Order: sequence, then structure tokens, then C-alpha cells
Amino acid sequence: MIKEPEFRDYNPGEFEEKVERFWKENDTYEKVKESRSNGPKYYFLDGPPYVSGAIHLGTAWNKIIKDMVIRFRTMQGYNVRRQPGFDMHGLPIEVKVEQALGLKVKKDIETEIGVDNFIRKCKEFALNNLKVMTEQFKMLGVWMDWDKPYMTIKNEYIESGWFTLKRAWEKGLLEKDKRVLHWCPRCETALAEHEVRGEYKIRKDPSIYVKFPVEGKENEYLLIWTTTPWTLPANLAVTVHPEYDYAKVKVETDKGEEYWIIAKALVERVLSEVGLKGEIVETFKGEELEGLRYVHVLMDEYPTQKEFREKYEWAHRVILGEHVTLGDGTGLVHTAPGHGEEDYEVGRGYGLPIYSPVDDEGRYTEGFWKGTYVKDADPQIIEYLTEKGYLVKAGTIEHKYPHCWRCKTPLIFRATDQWFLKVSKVKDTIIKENDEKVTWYPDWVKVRYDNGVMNSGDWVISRQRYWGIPLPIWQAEDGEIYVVGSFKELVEKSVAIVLDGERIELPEDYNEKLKVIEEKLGPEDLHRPYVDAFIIRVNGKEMRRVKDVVDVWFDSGIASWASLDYPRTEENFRKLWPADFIVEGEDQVTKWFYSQQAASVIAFDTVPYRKVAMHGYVLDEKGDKMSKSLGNIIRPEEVVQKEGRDPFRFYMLWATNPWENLRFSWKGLAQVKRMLNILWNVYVLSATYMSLDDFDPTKLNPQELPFREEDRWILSRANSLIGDVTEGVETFRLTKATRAIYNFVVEDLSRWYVRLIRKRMWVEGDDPDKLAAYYTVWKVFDVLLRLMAPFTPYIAEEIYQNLLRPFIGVESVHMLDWPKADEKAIDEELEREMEAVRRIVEAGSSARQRAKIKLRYPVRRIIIETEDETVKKAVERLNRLLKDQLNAKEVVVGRVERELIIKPNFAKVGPEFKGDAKKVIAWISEHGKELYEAGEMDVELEGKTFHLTREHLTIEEKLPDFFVAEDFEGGRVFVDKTLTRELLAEGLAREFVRRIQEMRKRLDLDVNDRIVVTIETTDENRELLGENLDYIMKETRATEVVFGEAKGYVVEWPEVQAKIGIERV
RNA sequence: GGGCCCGUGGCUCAGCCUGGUCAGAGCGCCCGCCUGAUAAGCGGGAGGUCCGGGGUUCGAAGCCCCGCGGGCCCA
Repeated sequence: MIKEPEFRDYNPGEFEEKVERFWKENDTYEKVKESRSNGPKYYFLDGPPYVSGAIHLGTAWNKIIKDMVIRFRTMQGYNVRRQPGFDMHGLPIEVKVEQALGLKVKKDIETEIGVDNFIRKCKEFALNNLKVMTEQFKMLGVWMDWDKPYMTIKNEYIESGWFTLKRAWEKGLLEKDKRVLHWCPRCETALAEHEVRGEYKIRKDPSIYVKFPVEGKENEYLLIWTTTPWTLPANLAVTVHPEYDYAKVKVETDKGEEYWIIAKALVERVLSEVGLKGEIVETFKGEELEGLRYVHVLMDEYPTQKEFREKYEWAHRVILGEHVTLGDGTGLVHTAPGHGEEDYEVGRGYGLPIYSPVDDEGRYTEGFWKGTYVKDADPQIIEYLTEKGYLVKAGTIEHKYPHCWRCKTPLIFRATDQWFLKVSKVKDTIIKENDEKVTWYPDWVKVRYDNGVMNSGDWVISRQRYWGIPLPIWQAEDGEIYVVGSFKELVEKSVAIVLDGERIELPEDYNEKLKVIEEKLGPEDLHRPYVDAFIIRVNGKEMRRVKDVVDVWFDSGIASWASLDYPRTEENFRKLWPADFIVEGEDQVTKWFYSQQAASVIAFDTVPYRKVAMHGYVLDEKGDKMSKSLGNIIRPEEVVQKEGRDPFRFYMLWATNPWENLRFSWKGLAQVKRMLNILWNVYVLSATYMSLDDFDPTKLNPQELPFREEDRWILSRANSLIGDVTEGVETFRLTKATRAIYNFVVEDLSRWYVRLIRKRMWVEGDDPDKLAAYYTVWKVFDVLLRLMAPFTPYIAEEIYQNLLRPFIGVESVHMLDWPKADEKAIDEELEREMEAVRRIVEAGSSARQRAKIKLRYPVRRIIIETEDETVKKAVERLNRLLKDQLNAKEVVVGRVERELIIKPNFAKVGPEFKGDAKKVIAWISEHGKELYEAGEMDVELEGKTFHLTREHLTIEEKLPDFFVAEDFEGGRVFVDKTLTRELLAEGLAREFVRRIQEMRKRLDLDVNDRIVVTIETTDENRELLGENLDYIMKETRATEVVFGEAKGYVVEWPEVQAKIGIERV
């Protein structure tokens, strides 16, 4: 049976807790999963958030979207895989742990506390953060398998990574190569592009112009500019743009006449910069300079350069490159292939060596400045070049320069040996597979994605760190490598382990080997330093592991199969892979969406997911990013605490289209909460009456119920809503779904339907009309709660438990099926007519308001003028509603006769007839009506003929005084405001009823309590009230209404000139 | 420099894919109403060149092109 609602006010904080308890006690989550276990598979793959320790609004949005989709698909009958994931390796955690342990430099990890301890701490840290974040996600009502998330640090997961890398190696897609990358000399590791992004800080650096003597020419130089003097020892070429114009400039220096080669467009600027005068003596295209040899300015100091000069055809020559710009500098770019990305690219094209005489800590490994930290060498080099006469000008520049995000050290570009996945070789497959198999939401993201893929280069996956998937590459002395694909293989191939520098030979037999390993190294743990201990033998050569770990982006890239523990176990992979749906923020388009496809094409030659959706960022109300420095951070916990989980969730799915940025606004949230409040009120109202009447829909036969038009209408609307919501979610146009729900609740259900049926609910006893209304409301909730369950799981559950469960029997709203629209119930004509009725009622109310006739006073008659068939039908079919809502005795379609007032249009007549205007005006004043009826006519006045038309008239309509009119779309409403004595009496009765009710409420009387009413008022009121005493008694549950001294609880009501007293009987 | 998205009343946004019932909602402001959902609810009013300019079309906020402004990604 339906019970009186437990909470009368919508207070999410309270009942959401209660619902949480309910789910927990009944193990509802597991039951929901169980109930769909035989459904078609739906592999949702969670993009693993980094275990930073706290979620923010963006993470919350992300999970709310995911949860909604998961719940939606579950209700549709799918057996949804809903395992959450966490990204747990990587430098950020290493840094936190280093700080916690008070370590200062990378070496400390090995020398101070040892890699094993360090790794243990990292693991602890990551697991702890995972726990904290899990609680936060749970708090949002996100239903995932929190007790068995996938973790990138598990052995199975790491092994999955090894498997993938082995595949890459077998296909020739894993290579070692020298590459120029950002390098932090303190952390001693390469940094990926994404780690550097946003870490550009203003910094003062040298800005110098250096002249390189052209070989074989007296006093002729190439002029270059650089902000990194320390890279000059590694200079191997000067790059010019083949298309640009270059000039030979005659310059007067203090040492005499010199010729400098500078880009023509920059001559003036450069000369003024160095403070010299000069003139152009010759110009030529950049390409004509190609091959021009110059003398390296530090060749004596760096003897290796001498060797290069002999060994390499293109060393110390002008080469061509498209990357040269005319922004800064001279248009001739100092090129050090070991210290610049573009330098590297262009240098490789010319077969130049990748020379980088700098070690991991940023110190020169050879030459004049051997052992000096490169940034410290800058001033020394400047001074040195000045002495040698090559320095033209030395200044400083403030520019943005990348810094290490953890230690703030300026990064250097440095060529190092790194391991690459040769994604460039499989790009075409990625694009083709993506094209054929993946649906993007919204679709234009695909364009963005494709562009990203086109532009991407090979993937640097090695990192010179500790906390990550160890690179499973073993290398022999001679450089031969072998990639291990699993723990089992590692054990099989292993011949010895090294522990504390001591070599322990392993037995041949696999099981015995395993025993020894376990004894010496402990249980399997594929992290460092465990795996570093293994010596394997392949092709008769002993190999040791390459010390690097893998880029964390690789970790998440393999998630679609690694989270299924593939290949260690195959069953899930075979059943589930590829993923059906993923959704992440827009920053992931070129990250996770990409890393997954790249890794998957490498491993399986195809893409790992079928549908992918993108959402935006969460910003503050003004559109600024939330950040500590702006102090505008809003935490999800705060939102939940203040406004509740359901309002938060619905708001995040309602505020804006998911692919756009969401400006978080408390006001918007309040608006959503209000909608839920309205829904709640509708529920409270319905449940209150239904419980009083012991309403039981299962005992009714809907065929026999006398449904009214409004009942059929709201059911029609509810069924239409199903289509809108379903389509909205399926096409990821989430606002379509949420706005449809919002409008239905506020406009259709509350503002209109409940308003229409209220009185039917008040009837006592088994009134069929009332039961029809109850039944309708009940059916509406049956649909609505299902539709809302994925968005607002708590309120849906709370209402469901009381209103529906007693009759449906299913334990939770989340176990119900997603509703299917009943096409037969949809009556579009009725919906249109109801729209018309609503418009008429609005217009009528507006007219009344202008006429200052309160709704409490009935009006005699309302006339609708219309040509619209729908409106006509509506007035006929839904007449009862109109009369009721407009409080009119009669509502009819008809025509109101009105007087036309026809006057001359002075503005038209004057200019046209000038001097004759007066005559015409006089005529029109008298015969205007004839002209109006004729439309146009020729009139002869004093011998002149005038052609007159309706344009020469102004026409005003004059309504009879007792009408007040208002337009609506489709017609016009006329309210007859004639107030008869009868109408007045009725209105007054209502005035009194209302006040007596107010008094009942103040006394907190029960609905069933009887009262005696005493009224002191004017004779006139007394007489008028006398005509409706029965009505007053019935409405106020009075046994008696007595005129005379007010008794009992007495209130004076000056607006109606009365004192009213009531007493409970 | 390239790609993508966004630009609608004071504010936050729907609508745009599928051109013709909208120029809309909420908030804020002003004025009212209702009172058996009630520390709720409802109505009315004021307020917009739908960024600007072209084009396609009988018709464009919506489609196409150019420009301006903002955001993101990439270089």
C-alpha cells in the first residue's frame, strides 16, 4: 500500500542517505547486475583517472555522465561491464613520494633509500589515493565495481603491457632511436610533450648574435642569433629558408668593412639591434645559399667538430629548412641536431650526426667546458666568443621557456637514446579502422581527431624513471635485444638473477626455478627492481634489462584489454572486446582516445572501441578555469553537501551540451533543484491522497475507468517523452533528454495536469473519476521514474519505493526496464488542442488581470474568436477545462460585434493631397464608412476627382465596454466582465472560504475536523453570502455558519470587511 | 600558421543536425494571483539587429562563404 510520504519537504540530504542505506542493506547494486547477467554484452570502458588524490568538478562530471549511460544501458537490458579504472604509475607520484621522503635528486632514490623501498612507497601512495577517490565517486551515486577496479599497477596489467610491446617488436614497430626531447637535468629524465605543456614560464636568457665566417672568403660572415649559447659547441649547420630572400650586407664595423648574410626582410631590424650601419649589396634566394661552408667558431675547443667536418659532407654548411621564420633572429638559424627538435629533423635529412656532448645532469661531457653545467656555460661562452671576435652583440631576452613542472628547473633539449613505437607506420591503419568502425559523439570530433593523428609522430615510450611498467626489453652486450612478453616467458628465459650485486644461477627446471626466484626475490612483482634482477639467455647471449620504464600514457592506452587481464586470461577478452562505449574530456581526444587506438592497432591491427563521446571542461560561472590561484575552486563534496546528489547530477547533464564547456553556476543548480522540488511536491500530493484512499492500481481495470481528456493528454505526453529522452541519450545530445524531462515535470505535469485534476482528488469515497486521475498519475510516475532513474537515481528510488513498488513488486527502480513508448497512447491532435487551451487560458488570465477581476470571481462569458480549426475543436472538446480554469460560466467560439471607428489618416492624406487635403478630410469624416466598405473609390469634390483607398483611413475597433480582450496565437479571447449579483455572491463566498481555510490551517486542524463558523460583517456581505451558504459549509467542513458575534478563534479580515470566528466541534 | 568548437534579451543557456508554430527557458527586475503541493506554487510585464557582412531559398537564428570576438587542440 502507498504510505503517507516520509518526508514532506524535498530534502535530498536526508533521503539520499536513506536510499544509500537501502541499496547497501539489500545489496541492490549486485542484484541489478545479476538481473542483467544474461543480457547482450555492453562493454563500457572507464578512462582511468590519475590517482592524484582528489576529484574535482570535471572528474565528477565525467563520472556522472558515465554513470547515467551505464544505468540507461542496464535498464535497456544490457549486461554492462562497469569496472572503474585508475591510472597509478608515473612521475607525479614519484615526485610526491620523493618529497615525502625528503629526497632531493634522482640519485638519492638508489643511494639513499633503495629502489625497492621507493617503489613500495609509490604503491602505498597510489593505493591510498585510489581509496580516497573511490569514496568520492561513490558519494556521487556512481554505480561501478568499486571493489574490483582495474589498476595499472597490477601484475596482470603490466604483463598486458609487455604483451603489447612484444607485439610491437615482432612487427618491427618498436625501435631505439636518438631523439631530441625536453630533458630535466635534475630529475634526469626525458619529459613528454604533454608534461611540458603549460609549464612555460617567463625567463631571462641571453640573446646573442654571432657571426660565422664563410670559408674561403675574407670578411664575409653568416649572422645567426640564439638564446642558448651553450648549444653552440654542438652546432653543425646553419639553416635558411629556401624561399626567402637573403641579402649580403656591407657593414662598417670597428674592425673595418665586413659582409654579413642576413634575411633581407630582417636587415634593418638586425642592424639597428646591433647598432651598426650597412647597405645591401646583393640579394638572393635562400636556396642559393645551400652548401655554403662556414668555419665552426668553436672547432678548436671541440675537436670532435673537426672529425665531423671531415666525415660528414654537410657539416658546417648552409642547409635548407621550411621551419625557418622571419619572427626573431636573422633568418639564418643556428642548427644543433642534438639540441633542437627541428634541428634534429632537418639535420637528419642532410645526414648530419646527432651530436650532444651533454650528460644526464646537463654537464658537458667533453671539450673546453667539460664538466660545466650548460646554463652556467652560457656567460663563459659569450665571453669567449667576444675574445675571439665572433660575437656581434650580447643582450638578454625575456621569453617563455619550458620548466620542469616538479622542480622548476629550466629544461634543455637534448638528444638521447629512447624507445619508440613507430606509430607513423600504422597511421593509415588507425585512420582507416577509425573511419570504418568508430562512431564519434559529436561527429565533428572525428575531424579533430583525424587531424591529430595526421600530425602525430612516433611515440616515445621510454622514461628514465622507476614507478611505471618496466620496459620489457633485455639487451645483450652487442646490442641485440629481446622483448619479453610475459612473466612466464621471463622465467623460462632466465638463467640467473642478480641480487645486491651477487649473481645467483637458476636451475633449469621451470618450477624449481620459480621456487628459487620466489625465495630470493619474493612474490611476483613486475615492477622495478624485481624485474631488473633477471638475466636471460637468448640466442646464446646473456641479456640484462634496459633500465627504463614506460610512459604512463601507454598504461592507459592498453586499458581495453589490460583491464580484462588479457592475455593472462582470455575469456573476458573474447567475450567483451572491443569496448562499446567510452567518454572522456576534450583533452583526451589527442591523448587517451588516440593512445588507445595506436596501441590497439599495434597489438591487434584494429581499434579498441566502437562509440566514443567527448565532453568539455568545467569552468567557473564567469568562464574562468577553476584554479587554486584564482581561489574559485568548487569541490564536488561541497556541492553534494549543499544541494544534494540528484540536483548535482541532473544539473551537470542539463546545464549545457556535454561537448561544450560547462560554466558551473549555483543558480543553475538551484533551478534544477526547484524542478526536483516540484516533482517531489507532485509526489507528496499524490501519495498523500492515494494513501488516504488505499489506492491500488492492480485492483482497477483501466478499460473501465472514466478517463478524461486531460488524463489521456498527460499519458500521451509521457509517451512522447520516452522517445525524446531515449533519443537524447542515445545520440549523446543529453540536454535534449534532460530538458525534455525538466519541461515535462514543470510544464506538463505540475503546472498543468496537477492543476487540472486537483479537485478530482479531493472527492471522498470510491469516485471513479478520482480513481481515473489516480491511475493516470500512477502511470505517469511509472514512466517518469524509469526515465529519471539514470539521471537522478535517489529521488527515483525514493518515490518508486512508496508509489510503485507495492504493485510492481520489483525491488528497485533500477531493476526496471527502460520504458517503450506506447504509440497508441500518443494523440498528437489532443496534444495540439491542449496547447491551444493553455494559450487561451493564459490569454484569458491576462485579460482578467487587466480588467482586475480576480480569478475567484466567476465571469459570465468568454468568447473566442478564431479561424483555427484546432482551436475551435479544442474549445469544443475541452470546454470544461476552459470554464474551470478561467472560472467562466460559458466559453464559446464566436464573434464579438464591435464598432468600427473610421477616421481620416492625416499622415497619408495630407502629403498626398496638399491643398485639397481639407476637403478630402471633410469628406472622409462623413463618408469614411462607405470608403471602407468599397475598399477604394473615386470621389469628385468641387470638380476634382480623388482616388481614395483604405490607406487613407485609420480604423479603430471599439469593443463594447463590458469586454476585455487579449490575443493569443490562433485567435483572440474576449472576457465579458459584466458582474452580476449572482457572480458577485459566488466570488465573495470564495473569498470567505479561502480565509476560513487559512484559519483552519493556522489552527492546524485535520482535514476531517468539523467547525462552526461565525461571521461579523456588513449587511450587504451578509446578504450575498446567504446565497451560497451550502457551498461555504461544504468547502470549509462547517456544520453551521452563523452571522453575529465572531467566536472561538477570531481573525479580522479588513479586505472583506469582516471578522470571522471558527470553533472546532 | 593549421584544425575544431562556440558567439541568441542584464546573466546562464535551449533551439541549429531534419530551413517555414515560435525568437524560447530559468535567473534577475517590476506588477499581480492562488492558497486542501503551502517557509511551496502560478500568472502578467519590460527586455534581443539570434556577433557582423554577403550568398542560397518563396522563406534563415538555423544551410554556404568571408570577417570579427572567445575557447580548445596542434604546430
